Amino acid sequence: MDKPDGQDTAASRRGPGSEQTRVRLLRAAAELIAEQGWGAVRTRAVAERAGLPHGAVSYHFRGKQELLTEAALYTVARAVPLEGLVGEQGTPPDLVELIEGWLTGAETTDPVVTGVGMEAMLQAERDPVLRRRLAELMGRYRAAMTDLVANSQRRRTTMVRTDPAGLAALLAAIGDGLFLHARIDPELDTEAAITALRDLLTR
Amino acid sequence: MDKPDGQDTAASRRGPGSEQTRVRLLRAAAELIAEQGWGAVRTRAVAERAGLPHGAVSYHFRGKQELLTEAALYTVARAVPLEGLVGEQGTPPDLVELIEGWLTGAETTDPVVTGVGMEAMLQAERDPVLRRRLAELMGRYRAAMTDLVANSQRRRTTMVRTDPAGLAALLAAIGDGLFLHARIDPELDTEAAITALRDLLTR
Amino acid sequence: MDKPDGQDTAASRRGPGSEQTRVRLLRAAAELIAEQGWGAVRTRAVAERAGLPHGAVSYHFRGKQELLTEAALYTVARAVPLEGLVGEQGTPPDLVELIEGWLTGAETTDPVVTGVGMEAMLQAERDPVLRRRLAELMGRYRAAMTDLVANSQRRRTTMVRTDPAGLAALLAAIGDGLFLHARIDPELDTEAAITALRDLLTR
Amino acid sequence: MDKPDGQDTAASRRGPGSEQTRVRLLRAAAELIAEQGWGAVRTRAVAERAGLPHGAVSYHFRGKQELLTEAALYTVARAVPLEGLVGEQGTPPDLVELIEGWLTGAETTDPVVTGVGMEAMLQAERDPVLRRRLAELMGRYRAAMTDLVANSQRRRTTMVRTDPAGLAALLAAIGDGLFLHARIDPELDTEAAITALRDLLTR
DNA sequence: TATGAATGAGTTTTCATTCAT
DNA sequence: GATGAATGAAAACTCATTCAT
Repeated sequence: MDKPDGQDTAASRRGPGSEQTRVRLLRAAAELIAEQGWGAVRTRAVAERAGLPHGAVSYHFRGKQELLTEAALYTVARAVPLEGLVGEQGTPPDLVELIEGWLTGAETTDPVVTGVGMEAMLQAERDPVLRRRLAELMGRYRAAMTDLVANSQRRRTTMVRTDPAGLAALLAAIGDGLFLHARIDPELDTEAAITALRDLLTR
Repeated sequence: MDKPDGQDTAASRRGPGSEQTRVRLLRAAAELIAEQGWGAVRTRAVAERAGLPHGAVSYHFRGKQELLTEAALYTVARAVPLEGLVGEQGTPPDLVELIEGWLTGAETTDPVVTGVGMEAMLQAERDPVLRRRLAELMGRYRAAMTDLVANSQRRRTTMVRTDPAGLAALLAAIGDGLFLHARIDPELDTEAAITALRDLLTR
Repeated sequence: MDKPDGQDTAASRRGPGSEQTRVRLLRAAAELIAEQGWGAVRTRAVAERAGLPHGAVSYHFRGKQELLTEAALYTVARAVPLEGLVGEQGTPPDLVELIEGWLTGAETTDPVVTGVGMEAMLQAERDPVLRRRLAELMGRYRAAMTDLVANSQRRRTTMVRTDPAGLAALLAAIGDGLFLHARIDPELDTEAAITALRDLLTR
Repeated sequence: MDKPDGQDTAASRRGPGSEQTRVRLLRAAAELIAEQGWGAVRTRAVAERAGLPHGAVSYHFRGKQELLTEAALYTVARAVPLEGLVGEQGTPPDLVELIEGWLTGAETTDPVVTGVGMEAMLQAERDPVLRRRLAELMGRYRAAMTDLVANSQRRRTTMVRTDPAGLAALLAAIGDGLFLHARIDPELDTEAAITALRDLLTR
């Protein structure tokens, strides 16, 4: 909603008919998923949050389920740093720094993104479409992470000698696990956990 | 929950008033939370699953929220291995083995337990009572884990030198993160991730 | 609603929980089917007509379709004079008189009964359950009529010599056809048509 | 409806504005009335069935009611054999043969025609315009039939001596009654009923 | 004490109609 | 002229809670 969209005005001038309206609904839905929980989202509230009439929801989506699924995937897909991880191959990024950056970055710690992500992962159990698309996203993410780990192992002798895929899976899991726990227990010292992770990885 | 279970037979004869009935509702509710998601549980379905009349729900609980919260805490509390971790201090348990046992144990991988646990953690954001009690449980669990880590560091030189509390938080998070990811992506090789964790911890 | 139900008070004292409530809904629904047409009946209007809260409808019936189907069958079944046709075998009823009585009787010309009957027959095309039950009712009715025709042919030589089943089908169809046409065209002289039928049958 | 169809090609090129388009909507609507029932027809479905944009409906008709009424009258009017009945006065058609032909003819047994006819007759109760126009159609039809009966009586001595108007009303009713019953009960032997009718009429 | 019928607020969904383009 | 996106009123249905028995 407040993403850098300078040329929004042009699109919004075209009226709510365009893709714009759809995206506004997706964003509103994502916010509410994060705030209220998947099962507590009301289509009426989504429309209100988006500043649109109620009928817009059923006009743009086949139903509540499609709205929520699309909203979740839209949100998660934009936040998964697929390219960032393997991006600048020239100077091989330091694995530890990259992970730290990821665990503390603005995008990944955005409560909407993490909230929607968690909710979607739970919901995926009951929604085959969501599950497949989330699994695909997650698989691509783990693959990128695996490449990164393998790279680090090849170039830097300091890296732990272990199966890259296994370590990638572990690292990916750590992120979500930490977010999950930090949500509940404010006493949890995320920094200390990250420090411990660095210690494990570097020595 | 902590009533003496000795005269269960006498109490259960008395019908829905007995503690037995309450527990049956809690278990049925937990199953449904795991299966359908927190927000999709219907009180009528809980009563049916428990084989009890619908009225029993409102007779035993003030409302749906109380039923779900109690059910979640009842389930999670029984599964958190508070004692097991620090249990037999005589022969110091190997940290790695213990964690592996925890990650693969029947109790912790029970889909009802993990499902309810995840759902409860998300729900805790909106339910102060649930949050407080979950945070307390989690805190005690991390404390036990911290003790264990400290112990291991003191006795065994092979252990990584890092802040015990941070490492404990990390290890606790890994469990939930892995469960979360494994639920969605069947291709995720949990074994490989655990192996990687062992490699990190032992070397 | 105004059928002879003297002992209604006893049943109504038992509160709306009993069968009474269900029947009130069925009767209200039948009235509305006849008045507004099958597809225009609103569950809310049924509840209002029955003097019951809206929730009563979904409490007693699985949905609108079940309510309407049950209402139609309840109404039609009570009006089909199955026994009356072959009833008093002692004095063989005169076929012509019987049919005339049927075509002009209070029960068969009740606008609710005829209206619901027509609507149900059209709706039956799209509702297999309704169709089967209506067909069964109609079959039994034609069978009774066939018996009657056969009887008349055996005892009274004045009767037309033709296949009893075919004549029965024809006579049954005449009733509904006449009602259908009379509904629309007030100029249609039903009496004259009945007279013509009598002439056909007796000579 | 009665525009000269000669320059159809020119008109149809002009798109939805042409008479052609209107007729396509009427036919699509009639099909849907027969298939789904009067009250279940959706304007969007009519447009789809006609292969036209949704806006075409409101462009050509004031609203749904007008569309349905026009469609019903368009369909019924084309099928009522007004001229056929009295057509070739030279060789007086045999009443029995004519009725048999009508009861089994392709036009009159077309499911769309019969379906729309029945639906319209029921709907006429609530739609004065429809009622008036249907009644008029029906009256003209009965008049033609009355003429035919009178003719037959005058020329052929075999004809039953009864009021021509009454018999005409009866015969008209028989058709719709038989169609109505045959729709529901596949066991109904329409042929036998027609045979019985012939027996009644000829002897 | 224990039950389940009853209630009605709240939710999703449908869809005819409007109207800007 | 023609279109189809937009709207919102109205519908069916769900379901937690209440309460008489």
